[in-house]
Amino acid sequence: MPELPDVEVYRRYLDATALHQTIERIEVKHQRVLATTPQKLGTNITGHEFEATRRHGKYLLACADDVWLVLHFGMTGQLRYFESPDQEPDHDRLLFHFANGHYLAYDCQRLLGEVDMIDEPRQLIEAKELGPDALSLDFEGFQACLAARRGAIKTSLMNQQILAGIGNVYSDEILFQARLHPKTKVNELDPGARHAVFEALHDVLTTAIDCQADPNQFPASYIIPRRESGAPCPDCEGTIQQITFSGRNAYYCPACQRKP
DNA sequence: AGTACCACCTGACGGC
DNA sequence: TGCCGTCAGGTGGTAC
Repeated sequence: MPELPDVEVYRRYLDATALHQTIERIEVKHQRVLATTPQKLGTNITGHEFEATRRHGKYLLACADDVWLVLHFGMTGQLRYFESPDQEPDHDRLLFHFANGHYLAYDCQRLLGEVDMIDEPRQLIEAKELGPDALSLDFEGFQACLAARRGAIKTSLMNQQILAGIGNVYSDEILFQARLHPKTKVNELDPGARHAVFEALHDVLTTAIDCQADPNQFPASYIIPRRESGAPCPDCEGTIQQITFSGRNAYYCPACQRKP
């Protein structure tokens, strides 16, 4: 589930593989993921090259001369750079052909991702009304984001309009590391707890990026590899529990993360 | 402002 | 063997 760390790993992957190569052709394999038209993509990007990338929350941006390609990965999106056609991934929806004969695929099994083209990165932030990128915040900025909030902390962390980049999976990890119950009300967090959430947010996101967003490489103290009802808690004798709210699953340890 | 619930979408998985 | 219901969780919409 591509959240901030996954998308940052994709960004570095694109930087390491596909920068500064002339794009000869863009093959649209599935129209549904395109928020723009194949014609506009072709006109503005064919013949150019990706020069630089950025990321805001779960969005990856790639600059090609005068335009920015915007990639969102939905639940199942990923990037694949490959050298010969037989390495083409199963669900590529957009395929960039480079002049050197290599390819970059935007692969998205469930078609919930979206690719768009804009003139300036700020257009993305305005259009989607995104909050600041979660990793760009200092503690003051983080506090400002939470200032007017009264609902459950997990809901606020996952709200892209408040701060961008955190989804269901990483919000569970942040709250586990901060030892806070997911339903704790934001307005009931004391300054110490706010600090704990901020520290956990920063630690978890940077650690996950360092681990290539691969749960197999995460520290043993992490709950993400155990997001399963009845799994052992990494920190106590308790077991992980699942609760549903607003239609999604939250996993937590009832012993470590007490009820508010 | 918050919360609940639905839809989009595909493939994996369990039950029969 | 194969059909069916359920689930995964990002975003966005509606209703209360």
